[in-house]
Amino acid sequence: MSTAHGARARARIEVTAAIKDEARRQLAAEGAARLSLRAVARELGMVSSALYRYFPSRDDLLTALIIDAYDSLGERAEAAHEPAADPFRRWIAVCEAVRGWALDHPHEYALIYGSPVPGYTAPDTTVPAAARVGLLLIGIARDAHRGSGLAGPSLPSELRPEAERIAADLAPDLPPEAVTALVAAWAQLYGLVGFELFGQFHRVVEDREPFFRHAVGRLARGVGLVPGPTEGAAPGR
Amino acid sequence: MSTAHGARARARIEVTAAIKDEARRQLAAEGAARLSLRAVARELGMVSSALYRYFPSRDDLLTALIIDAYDSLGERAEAAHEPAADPFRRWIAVCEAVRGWALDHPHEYALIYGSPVPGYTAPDTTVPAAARVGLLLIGIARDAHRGSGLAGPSLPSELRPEAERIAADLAPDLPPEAVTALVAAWAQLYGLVGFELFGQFHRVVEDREPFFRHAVGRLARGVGLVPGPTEGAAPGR
DNA sequence: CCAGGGCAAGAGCACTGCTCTCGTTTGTGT
DNA sequence: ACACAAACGAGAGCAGTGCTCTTGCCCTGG
Repeated sequence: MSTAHGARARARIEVTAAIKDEARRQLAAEGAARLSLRAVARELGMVSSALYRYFPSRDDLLTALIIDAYDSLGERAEAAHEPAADPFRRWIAVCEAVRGWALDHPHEYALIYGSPVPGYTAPDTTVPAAARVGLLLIGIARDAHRGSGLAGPSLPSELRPEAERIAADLAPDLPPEAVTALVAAWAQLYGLVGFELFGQFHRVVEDREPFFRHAVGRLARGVGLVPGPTEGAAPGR
Repeated sequence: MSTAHGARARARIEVTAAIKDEARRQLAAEGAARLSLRAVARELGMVSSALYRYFPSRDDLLTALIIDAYDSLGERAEAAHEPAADPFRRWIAVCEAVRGWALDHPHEYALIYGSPVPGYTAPDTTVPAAARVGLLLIGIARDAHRGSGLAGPSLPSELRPEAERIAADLAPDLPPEAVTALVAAWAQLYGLVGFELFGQFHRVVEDREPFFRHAVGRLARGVGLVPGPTEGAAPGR
């Protein structure tokens, strides 16, 4: 039939979604470590054991939330992408999207970029979702390289083989200098976001948005991206 | 007596240290979230309630471990300092000390720089210990500034007031450009360390030591530090 | 239509952090 | 030297946790 084994399957999907929603709510309120299966079930008016029909363990629930979080972040970053704009501006936009998402979902950010939950190792299922932002940044660098080229800093000889390996893996069409700088910038971006989010900037950096914008702009320059003619501190030509 | 009110006090100190040691052992084995007061007590051959005579709550135990971790990191960084060397080399040394400590104590690193334990907010007691590495980096920048000066990147006008405020707070004798770059580099350093430690570099960066050295070298340049005459592959500009 | 499988419920196990009470030990002021 | 108070370890107990197992209900596919 059209609803072949549909009624049941649909109910299952709906309950699964309801569980994840409630879990996310508790995540935002309490944090990952205090996420309680029983509390989720209680709030949903079911008994805790019934929940195990949908998620075989607490860790599986966490995995689902992690993938959703990566995807949510990836979507937000991709939405801010604007492939028409110049690469420098796109880089800033993506970085700001990452920061904005992190500020909006601090506990989910902590879930994916904070300390790993002990005893829990993320399955490979999470990899594609986790890679989205990185791929976006690589794409921006690639466009810039196709355009005006990418001026990477010279590499010390001890790093050259590894840089070439990384570049071959990630973006064979880009110079190893740029890919290395890109990977470093990628990590450093999350250093900036994490410090703001986890309170390390408390009483140090107060007006954080311009600080962040400036910092990721310098990150972009480190990769070889240069601000467009209408941008940057230099007066318009 | 010579041991005035000593016997008891000394026993207290010893038991407190034993508790922290065992807690640290469990931290390394299981992670902060799985740190169990009962398990610590069990391993020490005492009953769980007795442990509350030494730490009024699990959070207080965590706080003690956090302060110890900050101090341990700070000591290691300070030990690597070598005030005689030139600032660029000292910067690299401190950064590598931070990374080395993090690799040696991943769970303690996660405790202080990873996602905050939910429901737990670090008391102000932790601040001085937490500031040690930052102060070290500021000191290096100061020495460099006293020497050959610090060439900071120009700041956008939107950031200037905040940059001046930060500089006035942290290092009034340094140019705001340099202090801003320093704070950003400080955060970015922990982005690099965290990504390596938390597995984000898995199958991306393999030969991590030269990668890290190169990245923190570029961080140093961003602050205005330049490699000494015997250092750096790039011809100084 | 009715057997079989998905489902919720409940009891139960081994944990957790934390509190309270109970004697005992220990240090100190008089 | 002695009594008093503070500090201490042990144990029971409370409320909560993740997870398992068994029991039945009810919906659905053949």
